[in-house]
Amino acid sequence: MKVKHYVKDCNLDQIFDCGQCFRWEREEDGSYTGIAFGKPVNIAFEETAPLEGTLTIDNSCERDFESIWYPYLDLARDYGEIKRTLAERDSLMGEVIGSGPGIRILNQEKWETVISFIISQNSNIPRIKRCIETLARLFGTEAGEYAGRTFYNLPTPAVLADLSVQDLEPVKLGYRAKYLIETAKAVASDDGAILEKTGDMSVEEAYTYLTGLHGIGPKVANCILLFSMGKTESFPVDVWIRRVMNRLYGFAENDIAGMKAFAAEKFGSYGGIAQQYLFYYMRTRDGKKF
DNA sequence: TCGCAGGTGGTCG
DNA sequence: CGACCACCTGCG
Repeated sequence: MKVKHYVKDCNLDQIFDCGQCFRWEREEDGSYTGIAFGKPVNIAFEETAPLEGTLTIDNSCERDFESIWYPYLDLARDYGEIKRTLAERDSLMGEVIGSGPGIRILNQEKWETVISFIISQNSNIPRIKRCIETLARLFGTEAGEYAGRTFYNLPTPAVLADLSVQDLEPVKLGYRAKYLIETAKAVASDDGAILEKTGDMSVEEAYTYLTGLHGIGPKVANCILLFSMGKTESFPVDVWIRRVMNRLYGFAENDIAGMKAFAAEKFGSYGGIAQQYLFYYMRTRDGKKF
């Protein structure tokens, strides 16, 4: 069954291929197939005007659309207004946004985001995707079939907590395996209760909890806050952001504190959204596409 | 071959 | 507290 919804400020490639998520694959027709919240679906976008058109979610229903896909795709947020505000506040942002005007910040599952960004450190997108799929296939539960493919959920904190580094060897996580296991133990110790509550905490409180977990430092914590906890002000500084902040604003590449202060001052509560535009701008410079 | 890829933890001054 | 540096794995 298909569900349709009209949206603005939308581009599927920019949303699913900008490094915020790792479980979606592009089909030949430009749609994306993947899984979130245990539901395998295909998401297509028929553009009827620039950045506007109809989203079609296949293998879903109205009920799931409202409870899962509407919030997941951040459809309540007016990105047009945000883009105008950012461009007003900074003279360079207009051009930066122009490289990825259809980006939307997904509201992903917390535990999946924790796993994904622990794995992401010092790695690259193809490998991150491979690790996550292998982890789900070997240690997760079956979520269902779609288009002849079987989809798997990621293992729960409890399941991962009982695994050894040796068990995880086939996933090829490298030194990140022990981070994952340690963090799973901590999260499973209260059955994920604190992790689930982080969305209601202040950013500072949630950040403190996250960075207290093994393998989660400032960058990964900020990604989790932005991509799964609705903290749009958090501004993850990775190597690409360091490069773009150096090139556009003249920051020294190691001046992370300066960059964060600049973002807080300039972009305020939209810092994380500005970060995605900046990231996409830098990664698509010079004709390169990831 | 060897450095580097969406960093972090550990150590040292 | 800031500046190193090792660390799994895979790819050019």
